[in-house]
Amino acid sequence: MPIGFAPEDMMKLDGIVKNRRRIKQGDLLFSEGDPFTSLYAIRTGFFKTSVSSEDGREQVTGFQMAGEIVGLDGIVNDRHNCNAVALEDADVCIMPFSNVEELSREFPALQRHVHKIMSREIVRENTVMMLLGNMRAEERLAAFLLNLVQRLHARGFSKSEVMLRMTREEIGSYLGMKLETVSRTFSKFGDEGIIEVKQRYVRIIQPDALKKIFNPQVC
Amino acid sequence: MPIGFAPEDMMKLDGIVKNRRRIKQGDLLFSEGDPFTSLYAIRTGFFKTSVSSEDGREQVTGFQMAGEIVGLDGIVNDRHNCNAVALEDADVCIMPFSNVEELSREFPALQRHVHKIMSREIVRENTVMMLLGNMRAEERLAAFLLNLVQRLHARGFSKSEVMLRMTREEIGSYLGMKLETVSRTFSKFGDEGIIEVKQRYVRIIQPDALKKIFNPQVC
DNA sequence: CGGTAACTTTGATACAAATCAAACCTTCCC
DNA sequence: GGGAAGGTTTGATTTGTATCAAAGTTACCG
Repeated sequence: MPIGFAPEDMMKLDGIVKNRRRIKQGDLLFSEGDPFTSLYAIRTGFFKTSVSSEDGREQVTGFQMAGEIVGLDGIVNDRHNCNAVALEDADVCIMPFSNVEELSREFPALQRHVHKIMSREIVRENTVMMLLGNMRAEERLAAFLLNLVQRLHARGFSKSEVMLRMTREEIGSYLGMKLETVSRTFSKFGDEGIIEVKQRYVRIIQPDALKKIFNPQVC
Repeated sequence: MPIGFAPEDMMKLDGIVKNRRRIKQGDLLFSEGDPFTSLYAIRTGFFKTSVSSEDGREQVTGFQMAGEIVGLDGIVNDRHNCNAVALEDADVCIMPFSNVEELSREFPALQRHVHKIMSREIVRENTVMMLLGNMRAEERLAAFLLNLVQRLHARGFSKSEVMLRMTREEIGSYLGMKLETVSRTFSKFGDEGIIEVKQRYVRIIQPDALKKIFNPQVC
């Protein structure tokens, strides 16, 4: 995970991972109220995290892919505060948090890495708050698509084609809109020739048009 | 800040604070793009944090009071990612992050404390996402008021009376609604006898009614 | 392989909150 | 003390998205 360590240090850092776990599509990695013991580094697969209100409404709080960490929400209360569900068969490294803390004390670079991961999550959530609080449906979906392909591209996938792993309802929950509105907005982008949509398949034809929708000022 | 340390350890922990800084009402503690060097522990006063989109829209991401930490957003990119503005004259402890990291390696209890603070912020933002994504205006404002008085009460203030430090517009920005809607919702709660509102002064008359609005299922 | 369940799309209508507008209140300062 | 600025309240109207409804598509499973 972190880079820039000497080979002998890498050996020790291996101790951070206890073992691995396979999660089948649709299964929970952890859920709200579970005792917190470990962080999970996603090796392969795709997850959603969500919280639910007492009266049963679900809010998707994020979508995570290979190389990302889930479980940070559990640290504060020693219990997980959200649900993590695999949206496709997945493989995670289990990193007992006590190991993480112990090795962090020994390796400043690891310590810094852990802090950055947590800070990055805080900043990401700030961005989502901006989306939810200030943006309209089209802007939210444009931002969502751009973010998704950017992350996939960083992992070697196409920057113009995506096979979505989540339903319209899950996208809507994340973006604070109903599934019908998500579908309509996809269709609208399609009619305008900005993207091509066929169910879960999305191809971005005019990335600049999406950027312009997301950010009316610039472009 | 943290508790449960031996007196001799407390001496060393004092080293975490470099010095203090007074911020006048309306002034910035830091703003987006500033180099990140330190976390700030609020001793007295009241802050808002906000991010802004490229086209100038502001999203308030939180309100912070005595005992809370601001600046965590800066760790990931070594630059602050949000603005922190004092909503009343304030006094903060400057904690250079390098000191925090150094002492964290020495004191596992401090290390754990720092991790919990960051995790708590992640969990708080999850809750705000639920508010923004799933709740209606009345539910958002009820949740906001309950959260505010609960935090004030934990600091020894009344759990039924608040003198708001922020404008209707700032509340609205935080809750994803317009200032007129905030005002109308306050008035509605007032008409229903749930609260008494006189400009910035708010008295909660029926806390259970607020809880019921926030959470229709229970109560 | 056929049937059913899950998901998606599209249309018609309803509604909560935004917008536009104007009056009112409070504070501060010349 | 008068006036201006910033903030709040309230009213009338508009609008974006939700809701309700139904048909279409795909995937799954016996």
